[in-house]
Amino acid sequence: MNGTISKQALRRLPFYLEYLKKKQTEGVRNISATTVANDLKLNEVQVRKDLAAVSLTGGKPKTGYVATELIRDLESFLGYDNTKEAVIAGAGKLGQALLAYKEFERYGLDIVAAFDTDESVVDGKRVLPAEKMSDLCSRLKIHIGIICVPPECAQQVCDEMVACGILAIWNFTSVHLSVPSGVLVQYENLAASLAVLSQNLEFEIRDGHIF
Amino acid sequence: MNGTISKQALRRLPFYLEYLKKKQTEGVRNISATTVANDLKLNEVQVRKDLAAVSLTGGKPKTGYVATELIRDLESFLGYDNTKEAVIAGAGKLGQALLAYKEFERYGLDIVAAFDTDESVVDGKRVLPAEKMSDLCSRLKIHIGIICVPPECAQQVCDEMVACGILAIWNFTSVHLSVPSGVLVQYENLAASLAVLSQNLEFEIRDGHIF
DNA sequence: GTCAATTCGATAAATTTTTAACGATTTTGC
DNA sequence: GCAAAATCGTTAAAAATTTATCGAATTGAC
Repeated sequence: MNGTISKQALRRLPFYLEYLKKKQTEGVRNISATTVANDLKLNEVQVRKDLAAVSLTGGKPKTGYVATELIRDLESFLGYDNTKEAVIAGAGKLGQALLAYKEFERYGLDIVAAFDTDESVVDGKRVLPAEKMSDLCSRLKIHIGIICVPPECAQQVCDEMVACGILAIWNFTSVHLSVPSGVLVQYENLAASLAVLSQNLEFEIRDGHIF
Repeated sequence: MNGTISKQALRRLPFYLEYLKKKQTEGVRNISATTVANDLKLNEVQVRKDLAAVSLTGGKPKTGYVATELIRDLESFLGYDNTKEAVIAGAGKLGQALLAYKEFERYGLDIVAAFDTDESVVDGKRVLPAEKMSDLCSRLKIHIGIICVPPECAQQVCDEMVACGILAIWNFTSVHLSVPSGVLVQYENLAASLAVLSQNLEFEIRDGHIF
């Protein structure tokens, strides 16, 4: 257990966790970094380092890690055992999908409310009028805001969030957001992912693995 | 114009594009890498290199790039002008959101159909029964598959896609997919993004920029 | 018990990505 | 025209990330 971890490594942790849980349901008790690496098609040393960074007990030569312990350590490191509250701005299709996304619960994220111009109900959760966002965030001391509004309003909504105490913003729009220092913006950019995907695809097709 | 570009840089391109288009609507004709970097809070050299890698004409000292040309080059490089067809497996909330996501059109992605156990209609697009996926993908020579099914079925759906000629898979589930070499999997992992977000948030709170 | 096989953890090398430094080029103002 | 300011593109350095190497520790077979 190291405490610090690279950003890239951090992104891999949820993968390990998912994998380990699956293995556990299959009855696996011990698991080595080697096995994880082979199954997930990752470099062995990379996996070993990643796991070493989060595991409290470490692994044992020849046997590897105890699955239950490693899962616990991963969940703890990722903060899945310590629920954080968030709000969503924008209850269009994407906002609704996130609002209804059951997995967030497992990841320690509780979406307490969504806001939009039109009130409605999604999956049993109420969508409140946008004007109420500031008040609710301040009162409940919400620190995470998720932005799913149309690009034109993104910056304005962002400013509102910052004003009422939000410290981290998960931005699902494609626009850049200006925030004061001390506020985090994490971009979830479908266009960027798609770009990587199609570029690689083209590469594969052209450079001849296929055809 | 270089042709090759790093994966990280590729992910930044859609950002530049979005930004440039916004600037253009504001009447900007020429724009420098310096300005882009300042506005997007990126390193100047990085932006300059990224743009140099895609721009055919290059920029001119003192004036920078011609906005229209740079936009065109970015779109061309990203393949937005050359539409690729894709199918979606799984028309739950997320699948529906993607199916209805208008922006994909601008990114050169055309989702021609979605498949699920229950037939339905989403946003004017038909959701077809899952059994028809293989046939349709083969006939239309679809190369991109988007997976939004529950994690338990992900691998099975993936295998089906591979079997009918899909070469690139955009995986919105949290499970690892095994594919033969020559098939690409791009993971879109909300859990991973969330992990990065909350880790950074915790960091900020603890290490005292805030409180 | 000893030996071979496996895995860990650490240190070192290689690669990739980001950032800095600098000369060359073009515009603007005089 | 000429000097100053701004920007480009290139080359070099720094930082981050990935991959390789190696000795030590543990298990299981003989």
